Amino acid sequence: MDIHQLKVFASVYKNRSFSRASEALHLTQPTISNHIKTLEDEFGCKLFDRLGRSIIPTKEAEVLYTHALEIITKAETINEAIREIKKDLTGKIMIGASTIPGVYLMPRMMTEFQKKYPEISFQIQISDSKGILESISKHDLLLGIVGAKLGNDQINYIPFVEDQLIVIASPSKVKANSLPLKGLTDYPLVLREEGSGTRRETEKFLEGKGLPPGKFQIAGIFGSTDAVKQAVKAGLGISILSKFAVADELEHGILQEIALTDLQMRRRFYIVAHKKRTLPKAYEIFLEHILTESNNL
Amino acid sequence: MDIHQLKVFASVYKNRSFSRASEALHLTQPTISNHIKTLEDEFGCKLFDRLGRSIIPTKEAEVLYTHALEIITKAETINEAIREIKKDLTGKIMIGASTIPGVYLMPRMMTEFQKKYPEISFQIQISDSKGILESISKHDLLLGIVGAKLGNDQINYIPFVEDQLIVIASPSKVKANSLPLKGLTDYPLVLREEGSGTRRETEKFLEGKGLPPGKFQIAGIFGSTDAVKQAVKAGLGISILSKFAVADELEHGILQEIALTDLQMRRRFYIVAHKKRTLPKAYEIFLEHILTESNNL
DNA sequence: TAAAAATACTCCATAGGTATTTTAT
DNA sequence: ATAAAATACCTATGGAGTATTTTTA
Repeated sequence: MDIHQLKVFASVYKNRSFSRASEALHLTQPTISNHIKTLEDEFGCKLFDRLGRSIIPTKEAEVLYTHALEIITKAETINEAIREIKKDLTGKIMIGASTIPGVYLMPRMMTEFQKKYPEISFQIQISDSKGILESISKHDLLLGIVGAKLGNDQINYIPFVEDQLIVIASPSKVKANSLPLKGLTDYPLVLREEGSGTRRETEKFLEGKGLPPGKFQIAGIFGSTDAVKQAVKAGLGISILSKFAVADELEHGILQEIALTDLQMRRRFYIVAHKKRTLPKAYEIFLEHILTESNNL
Repeated sequence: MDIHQLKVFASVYKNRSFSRASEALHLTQPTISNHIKTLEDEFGCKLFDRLGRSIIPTKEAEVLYTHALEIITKAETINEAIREIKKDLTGKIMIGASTIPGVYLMPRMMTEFQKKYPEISFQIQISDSKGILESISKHDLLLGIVGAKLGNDQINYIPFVEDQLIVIASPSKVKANSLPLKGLTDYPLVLREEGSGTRRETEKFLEGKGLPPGKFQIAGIFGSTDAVKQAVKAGLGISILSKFAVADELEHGILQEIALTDLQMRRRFYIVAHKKRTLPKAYEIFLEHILTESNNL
């Protein structure tokens, strides 16, 4: 018994005729005869009494008919349901992100998106790049944003926005708004703790110029970007932070950028996903959304 | 999409593995791969992300799974339902019967049967043989009992009980309990009206012996068998009736049989059904029942 | 005689298989 | 190195067709 045979049966039942069913289904009459015979053999009972010129369904056929209709409609429901889910724009999007994109980029990009697709909710998991990539490898996560390419040929790295680490200071404490790298050593430095991505990136750039943080006077070490910002505002010293983290403060003149004349500390964020995983539609359009948003940045 | 493919899909989904599904279904792994591919092509979406050694169902697969389960169980329900109806012993049995079997035979045979199958009810349509055969030809009726073979090669005539037309009289009026046919003319005769099956049968027998009813003194004509019986009991005259119609009266000595020494008026009843119609189970066992009952008569 | 289903056959798609390759663990 | 899925290829069943026969209205 398969669905097609049930459709043939149902048509014969409704039409009270093999040949009319064959026309309705665009099949030939012998084909119909065959299918009915197959069903009769399978169920071990006659379904129609053939009276030469007309047919009459048996009691078994009456029972089968009601059930057959249910299966047929249910089968059609499946196609509908698949079509629905393929364009489904509801549910929760889980994204793993390292601090800067998670705290300073995502919220901005989400607001616009949520206006367009209010039925999609978000959960941003802040974690370091390594952890995010592991989660994706283990399929605990479908999408992530990281600040470092850590290999793994199963991961798709999609170039995202470019970040810049910039030197910031309190406007009241530092008058210069552009200096060579060496000039920074005149000021006490406020830093994130070791293990922070920003700290590691910063050190990498400074060491590349032969100026590890040890050469600076360390005024304080804080466990969060916000704490560092507060310390700089209070005049404890200068610091080096992502421009995304201080965009608001720069705009309002609460903090001031000291442009380096001899160093650009740029890095790129990547959207990461497992190469072999299929993204639900909601993820796909969000991915599209943030990629176009990032171009308008 | 057919049911078998959905079963394959469901097994893969549950087992989270093509090869384990192949074992569970006693198929080979490439066969499973093929079916999944077919479904994926049909729905236009991936159902499982292949990660080399393991697989993960997509969102589409999750949706499909719940629907697939419903179809699979419904398909099994069909087989169950057909099995049920094939041995279904409920509902109403409609039988067309001519007067004698309908009034004097059926009630007796039904009581025993109803004890065994209390969920089967009856409706007996009393009608003449011609009408019953027409109803069966038109498929308004599945089963009948008639007292005459009226041809029609689409009708199955199953020999049923043999009836005997016997001469009856009031014991107080007639002393002889056996007479030659001629001896009957000494007594006034009570008859059914023309058109009655019993009347027609009786005339046929008497005319065969060169003794049409006209040779008798007609004491009365009544429109029912019971009226004739009452008339005979009252001593109005003798009559000729089916032995089934007077069985009780003979047993209790209310009426008396006058055996004819030179004529046996026998006829056979037939159970009739359309050759091409399938009888529901309830009809079948009732048919069986009355055929064995008739042997114990 | 005509309309409907059954029968006999042919053809081709596909479900199933075996053998092998690819891929990730 | 191994387990799992994909791929390539073969076979046979059965779905669909055409042509014809049977049957009853």
